[in-house]
Amino acid sequence: MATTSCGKPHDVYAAACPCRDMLDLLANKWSALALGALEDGPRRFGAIRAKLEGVSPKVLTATLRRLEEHGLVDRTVYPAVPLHVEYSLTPLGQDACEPLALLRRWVVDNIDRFPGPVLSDPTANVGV
Amino acid sequence: MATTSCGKPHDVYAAACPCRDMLDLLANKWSALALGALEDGPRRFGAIRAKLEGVSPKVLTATLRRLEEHGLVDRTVYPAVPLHVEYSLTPLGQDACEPLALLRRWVVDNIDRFPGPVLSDPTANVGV
DNA sequence: GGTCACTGGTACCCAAAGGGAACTACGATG
DNA sequence: CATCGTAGTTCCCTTTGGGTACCAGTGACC
Repeated sequence: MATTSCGKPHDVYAAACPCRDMLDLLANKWSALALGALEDGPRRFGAIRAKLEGVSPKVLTATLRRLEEHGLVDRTVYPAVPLHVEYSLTPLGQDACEPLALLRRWVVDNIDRFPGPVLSDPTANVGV
Repeated sequence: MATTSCGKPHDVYAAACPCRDMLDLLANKWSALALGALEDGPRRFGAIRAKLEGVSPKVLTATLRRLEEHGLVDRTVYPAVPLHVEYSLTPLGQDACEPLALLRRWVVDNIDRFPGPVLSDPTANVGV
C-alpha cells in the first residue's frame, strides 16, 4: 500500500512526498468550505460565492481552479444565455469531503471550548 | 446545540462566526502537521522541527504560538542547562487531532488516486 | 439604440504570510 | 577563549492571499 510514485511509503511529514502538496491543498480554509458547498450536488459559481460568505471572486476562482486541476471538482460550462457554469464533485472530491466534513463539524461542535476572548469577535456577538 | 456566544447557530460558512477563524487555524498545513507531531506525547521544539521536514524555525514558532494562543497546545519551559522547551497537547488539542489525523490519513491513503503528473515533483521522483 | 442588469469571471494593486539564512543568548564543554 | 547545542529571533525576499474595480456577452428595458 501506498508506495508508488516516490518509491517509498507516502508520508505527509516528508517534504518531498506529493502528500505534502495534497495536504496543503486540502488543509485550507477555502478549499474545505468550497468542497463542502458542493456536497449536496452541483452548484453555480454565484451560489458557491454566496454560501462562502465573504469570499472574493478572485480567491474563489483560484480555489476552484486548483481543486479542478487536482481532480477534485469538475467545471461544466453551459453556454446558455447569461452563461451558466456549474461546479461539481468528482468521485475523488466526494471522498475528500468526508474528512473535511468531519473537520468542519468538529470546529462547530467544539468552538465553545476555545478560550473565548481571543476568538469571539466583539462585533459578531452575544445576543445581550 | 451550538448556539452560544454569537447568539445564533455556529456556522463555518458565516463570515462573522468565530468558527471561521478556528477553521482557518486548523485547516492549515503546518497546524495539521504540528498537532499530529504531538499526538504521541510532548515533544521539544527541535524534535517537532525535525519531524516536520522542511519547516523553517520561524514558521514553526509562529505556528506553535498560534496553537498555544488558541489553547490547543501547552508550552513548558524547563530552564535547564541548554534550555529545554516542551510542547504538548491540551485536552482540546488532543480532540482536535482526531479529525486532523483522519485528514492526514485520507491524503496518504488516496494520494495515488490523484492525477499524477501535476503532483509528482520531477525532482522527488521515481526510483528509475 | 442606448442603457441596464445578470453571470462569471479577470486585472491590478496592496498587505500578509511563507520561507531561507544568519544571528542571538545561555551556559557547558574542550 | 572558542565551540557546541537549544530555542528561538531578525532580516530580507518571494509568494500567496485578498479586495476593488472592471470586462465580456447577451437579453431585457426604456
